[in-house]
Amino acid sequence: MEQNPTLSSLLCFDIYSANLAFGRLYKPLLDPLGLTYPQYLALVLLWERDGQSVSEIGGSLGLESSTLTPLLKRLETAGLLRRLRDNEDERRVRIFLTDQGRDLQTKAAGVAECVAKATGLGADEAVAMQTALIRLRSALETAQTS
Amino acid sequence: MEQNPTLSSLLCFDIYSANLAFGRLYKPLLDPLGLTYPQYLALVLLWERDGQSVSEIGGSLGLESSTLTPLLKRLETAGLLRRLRDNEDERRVRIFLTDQGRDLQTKAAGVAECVAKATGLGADEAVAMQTALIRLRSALETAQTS
DNA sequence: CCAAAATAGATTGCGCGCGATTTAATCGCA
DNA sequence: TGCGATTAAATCGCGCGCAATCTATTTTGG
Repeated sequence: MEQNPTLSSLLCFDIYSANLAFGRLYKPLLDPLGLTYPQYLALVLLWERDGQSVSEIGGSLGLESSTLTPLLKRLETAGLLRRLRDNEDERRVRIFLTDQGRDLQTKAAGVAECVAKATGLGADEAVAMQTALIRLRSALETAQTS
Repeated sequence: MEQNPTLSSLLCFDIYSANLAFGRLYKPLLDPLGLTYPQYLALVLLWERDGQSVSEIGGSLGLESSTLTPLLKRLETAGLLRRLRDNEDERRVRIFLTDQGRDLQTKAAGVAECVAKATGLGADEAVAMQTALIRLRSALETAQTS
């Protein structure tokens, strides 16, 4: 029925590969800021809305606490944020940016723009691709559950 | 000039996220075969052409020897392949599938098909997306070098 | 022919990313 | 009210993925 797949026939490999390429592109841009690529993504989220709980951040990034807790602890050690137990619910830990963490947004201002330029895509093309990717992700997650 | 980016405005995040979703989808399919997702990708390549050197595999997958050597050693320990020094050039190590490694292709036959189905994309849509992703990867790698 | 440069892999240390498990707090329901 | 179930984080072990470094082999120029 189905022929044995080749690597280049696999959509997943193109995603895998593009993801590694983004990581490699970000590295020299984020190194001067002392950030890794996943740390940057977490900060982008916190710059949008401060004081989120670990699981809220995990929900947005699609990461488990087993990944996030150490990542956030490293950002805390770096002085960019503080991790405080929620008084309303002592199970939760809320993440608050420090002044230094907020200031970093200014220093990181050029990064996203630089990456956007490197994609070689126009704004409309990028949006079209994002729409397709979001649908793809959604389909994969649905299939995974069932 | 540029507004501070949001997470959902970042194309890289959609790629990052789709990549994680693929990994999660593959896991229950590959666990019974005793394979991880990157190991599966390496095997797909070897099923296409046996006897490749570590750097040839690395070139195709976009991985360094520091990633591949341990991965291939694990597959060797699992009895799926052998790593043999090339007599023509003793610096090179060539990878040869064992009978067990070749047999695994049959057992893994359904995996790619199942994943392809889970994407919810028609063959033509998948190809269009792959084309766009290959162009994207290429643009990112060009930007990275310069 | 031989020493310096280049190349192929391997090793090390670090940061993800996850499943499995643990601990602590809250919820639900009798 | 109280006790079992649920939820939130944290911890642990493992496998990537990489930069930096090391070793061994081959290539190149003098």
